[in-house]
Amino acid sequence: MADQPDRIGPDVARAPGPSPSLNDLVVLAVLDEAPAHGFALARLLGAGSDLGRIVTLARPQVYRSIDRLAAGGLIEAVTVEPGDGAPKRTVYTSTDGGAVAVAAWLAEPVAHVRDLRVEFLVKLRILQRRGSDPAELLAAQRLALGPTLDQLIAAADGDGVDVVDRWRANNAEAVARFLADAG
Amino acid sequence: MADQPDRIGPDVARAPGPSPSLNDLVVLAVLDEAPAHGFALARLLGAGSDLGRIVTLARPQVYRSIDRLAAGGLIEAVTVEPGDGAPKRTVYTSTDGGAVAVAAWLAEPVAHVRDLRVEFLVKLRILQRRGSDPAELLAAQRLALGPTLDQLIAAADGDGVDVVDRWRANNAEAVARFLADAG
DNA sequence: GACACACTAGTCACGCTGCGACTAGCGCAG
DNA sequence: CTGCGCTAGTCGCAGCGTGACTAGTGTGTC
Repeated sequence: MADQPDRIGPDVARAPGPSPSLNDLVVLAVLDEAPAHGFALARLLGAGSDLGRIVTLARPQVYRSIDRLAAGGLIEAVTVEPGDGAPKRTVYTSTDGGAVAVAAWLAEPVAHVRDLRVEFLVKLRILQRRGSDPAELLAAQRLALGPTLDQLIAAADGDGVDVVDRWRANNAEAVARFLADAG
Repeated sequence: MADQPDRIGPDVARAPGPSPSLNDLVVLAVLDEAPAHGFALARLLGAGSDLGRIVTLARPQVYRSIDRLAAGGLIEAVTVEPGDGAPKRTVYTSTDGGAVAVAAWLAEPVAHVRDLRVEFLVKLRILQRRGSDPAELLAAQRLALGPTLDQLIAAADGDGVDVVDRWRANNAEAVARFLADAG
């Protein structure tokens, strides 16, 4: 028993961590477009801007995401230029690992209907910002959730259907139409 | 100066607090149906049950909601029966103030489209659990969000509409249909 | 020239949420 | 009588959202 790795093993130390949250991924994806500093990101993800219409991150969240991403090696500080008319301004950029993570994330469809509203839309928007074709993601998403949507729609047939099922069916129809029409 | 209340004043102690969160209101509403203890509430609001299909609260959340509600005077402990085959089991019930708060909450439509999915549905479900007629709430909700929904739908006319606007319009149509058909 | 104001940049503190893990009492099967 | 599983409730951690705070750097006004 002594020669067996007692617990988990030694190579867990460089584990990728508990997979970044949506907030982190959005920040990472935007940083992957171009290097930027926290305040600029916060402006871009604030209530007013095009990404902010889908997910909004307040300033403290942005800086915390930056800290986590930097700790995970997905981004790194580039310059700490004292810049003209600006106090500190630490600029970050995505590392190779970060770029890979973003590409993988953008290619993957979301797993649940409830994730379409924010996560899927934000992927579409980011692809659009990069000038990438969303066709593949859309196809993958249709494939991933098509059966689920059909089921939800079918569950609302007949009389005396539960309010929740009725709601979900209506919603599923709207989503299915969106996925069919988009692209 | 000694006879003056130094700080905020004596009548702030029973202030209503910063208005309960959705979690708290759901717990309060269920407690207002019948006295219960935390574990039973957690079972009722867990992943499997009818309310759990709309909002799910894990056990720690339930107990924290209970603490807040009790601190705010909206519920109170009734019995600490050592019960048969059960360790402690503190039973809570809603106070008069709690009942008033629940009634007010259930009567009021939600303010944003994004609140329909969870908050509005949960109100409908709770009304249903009580055997109350949802007609008034539905009417109020149509009145509150009808114009917004019309706007969202109208924003998707024409060509080259933004993905987000397209999504919202689809969604708004589904919601409008739900509100029209329900009840 | 002095002073208030606004903008950029980043940080702190507080409370809520979600999740996994923990204690502890009791009944029951082997 | 040991271990398993259920009931009941608690703890701790990390993430999220908000509001408020410091601290530089202009800019307009008297």
